[in-house]
This record gives sequence, C-alpha cells and structure tokens, in this order.
Amino acid sequence: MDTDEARVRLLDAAEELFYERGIQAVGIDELRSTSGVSLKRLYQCFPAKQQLVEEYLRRRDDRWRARLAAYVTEQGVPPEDRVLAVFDWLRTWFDEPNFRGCAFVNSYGELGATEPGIAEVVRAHHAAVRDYLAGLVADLQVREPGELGEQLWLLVVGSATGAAITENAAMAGRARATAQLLLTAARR
Amino acid sequence: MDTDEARVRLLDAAEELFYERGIQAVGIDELRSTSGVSLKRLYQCFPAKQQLVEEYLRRRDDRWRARLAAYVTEQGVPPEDRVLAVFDWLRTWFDEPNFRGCAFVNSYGELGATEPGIAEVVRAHHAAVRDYLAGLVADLQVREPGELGEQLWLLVVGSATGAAITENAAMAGRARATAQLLLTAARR
DNA sequence: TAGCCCAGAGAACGTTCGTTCCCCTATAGT
DNA sequence: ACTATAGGGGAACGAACGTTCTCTGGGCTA
Repeated sequence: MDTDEARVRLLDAAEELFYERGIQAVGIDELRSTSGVSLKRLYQCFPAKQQLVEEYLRRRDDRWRARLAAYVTEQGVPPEDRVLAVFDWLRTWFDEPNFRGCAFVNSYGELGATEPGIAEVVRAHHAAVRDYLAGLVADLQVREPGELGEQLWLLVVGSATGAAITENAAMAGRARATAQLLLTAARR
Repeated sequence: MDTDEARVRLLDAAEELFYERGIQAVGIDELRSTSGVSLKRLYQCFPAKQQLVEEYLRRRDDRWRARLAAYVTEQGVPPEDRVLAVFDWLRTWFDEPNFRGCAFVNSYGELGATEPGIAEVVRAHHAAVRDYLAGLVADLQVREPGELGEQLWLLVVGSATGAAITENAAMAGRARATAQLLLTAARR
C-alpha cells in the first residue's frame, strides 16, 4: 500500500468513525485498525490527529456539496424548483441509515470552542452552502435575494439538526413547505 | 458549605464551563476549582461526571424554557404575536456575550452517539420546546396546527445553530420573518 | 550474496482524566 | 478534656489517549 492509498483509506475510516461517534470518541488505534494503515504511515500522512480531523471535514464539505449540486442539476427543472430540489435531496440524506445530522454542526458543538482550526472549517462549509443557495436564488426574480438565501440556509440547518435529534426524516418535508412559502412570498 | 449549596455551586460551574467549552473539554479538577467545592463533596453530590452532566442539562432545560415562557407571557400580546415574541426572545438570547448555540444540540453532537443518557435528555428538551410551541399554536385558528408547530421549532433550532456558527444574531430576525409568513399562510 | 533501507507490528512513554484513598484538622457531644 | 466523626486538601491509582521508539523482516541494489 502506497502513501496515496493510505491517505484515502485513512480519510474513509475517519469519515465513517468520526461522523458516527464523534471525534473525541474515536482513537488513533481504531482509525489504524479500521483503515488497515500502519501507525508509521498514519503519522507520515497526518502528523497529528487534528490534521486528519480537518482534512476529513474539508473532504466531507467538498463531497457533500457536490452530491447536493449534482442532484439539483440532474433534476433539470426551472430555477424555482431547483431551490425546492435542495430539500428533496435533504430528504434522501436524512433517510440514509447512518444519518446523524450535520457533521459540521456536530463538530462545532464538540470542538468549535477549543480548536480554532475546526471552527474555521465549519464556518467555511456553511459559508459555502450559503453561497450555493445564494447562487440558486440569484436566478430568481425575487426581492432581497440575499435575505432569501439566508432564510433558506436556516431551513437547511434547522431541518438537518431537527431530523437528527428527532430521528425523523419528515423534517425535510416541513422545511420544503416553508421554503415554498418563502419563494412565493418573495416573488416579484 | 453544606451539601445543598455545593450542589448549586457545582451546577453553576458546570453550566458555565460545559456550555462555554464543551463537556469533554472540562475536567473534574476545573469544576472543583471553579465551584470551590471539595472533591469529596463533589463525588458525594454526583457519584460520576455523567450524572453532573445530565443534571446540568436538565436544569438548563427547565431554566431556558422558563425564561422563554416568561418573556412571551410578559409581552401581554394576542396569541399570534406570542409566537413572534418567541423569536424576539431568541434575539436577546443570541445577543448574550457568551452565546454559543443550543447547549442541547452541542451536547448531542459531542456525546449523543456514545452516551444514551445524554441523547435522551436532549430529545426530552426538544420535545418540551415543541410542546411549548404547539401550545402557542393551539390558541390560533390555523390549519394543521401540529405541522405549524413543527415548522416553528425547525426555525428555532435553525436560527440558534445558525447564529452560533455565523456569530450573527440577525438570524433571529430572519427566523421571525419566516415565522410571520408561516402564520399568515396557515391562518383560516 | 551482502548490505541497506523502508515499512509494519506493536511496545513504550508521557500526559491527562475520572475516581479513590489517605492524612490531618476542626468541631460537637459527653 | 477526650473521643468520634465529618470534611478539606491533595496524593495516588488505573485506564485511555496521542505520539514516539524499537525491533524485525523483506525486497532492492551492487
């Protein structure tokens, strides 16, 4: 196994374990045994656990947003329905068996106050999501597109967190209905 | 210092420290020095850290909801404005200098997956908030009051989490505007 | 074949943390 | 005044964790 493969296996293991149980609950030893990467190579790829954590979050950010954007684009629907498609995709996400809320919200709650690096990655993720929503809204004829984008983001965050705590994927539908309302109200 | 006073001082210290920095980031030693309670009495009051954590969350649940309910009642406004007053109170909460999001969402992200007792307290808190909102909605003439209550809860959770991550209290205003929209749309 | 280097396995180290134990003092009851 | 007891301070313990070190084997080169 070369260095690149080790990196991937480590990040795969990190994603699975950190998301499922939290960051501090997963030790280096478990990452090693799950990934099958030796300790020496692990520290060669990531000289400290914190770096692996931040890489894990960055990669998850990329992939999560890519999955969302791909789904929305694939629908091939007009701009307003693209916004609603975001919430349709959330529903499929909430339905995944290992869904446990937004990894960034969870990480922020766990380590945002102590590890500035993590707080920064979390903020960057959510800023990117807000930008994405703002981009969708920019194609619409609405009053105050900026405000609408922020409100939609609020629905995304709220439904993800709410669905995790209640273990009820129906939260996506409620967020979608609310988004629908925001869209028609903002139309001009 | 008697046992009762020690309990209060410990819970006060726990609230301050756990909320500010996270649960695992705060050790028994710091709780001891901050509260001024001796180790022996600490373990007399709470035989394990986990019990102190759960008590902290339960007390915070009580107090948080009491503060919210008191504010809403004090406004002396008609039912529909009482719902909006919830978001006015959120704004004052977000503006508090040590605001760091919903303690229950944070605790859930940190320990919800590993400590079932904590997950339970978190769910109980959010269920109680949903019940409170459902009570406010029950006084209104709306279609599907249950659904409206859930949507309002989604806005509360989303704005609290969003305000914490962006460090921007204006999230309360956006949630309020969205709630306003939900109210007028549901009116019958 | 001999020498060299890299990688893997896992022992070892130092620290931190929750929890327990020990010792000393101060006080209350007789 | 003497003893019994509870409480405070803090050392000690055992486990867990992140990180480093050591030993060993295997493949590559001269």
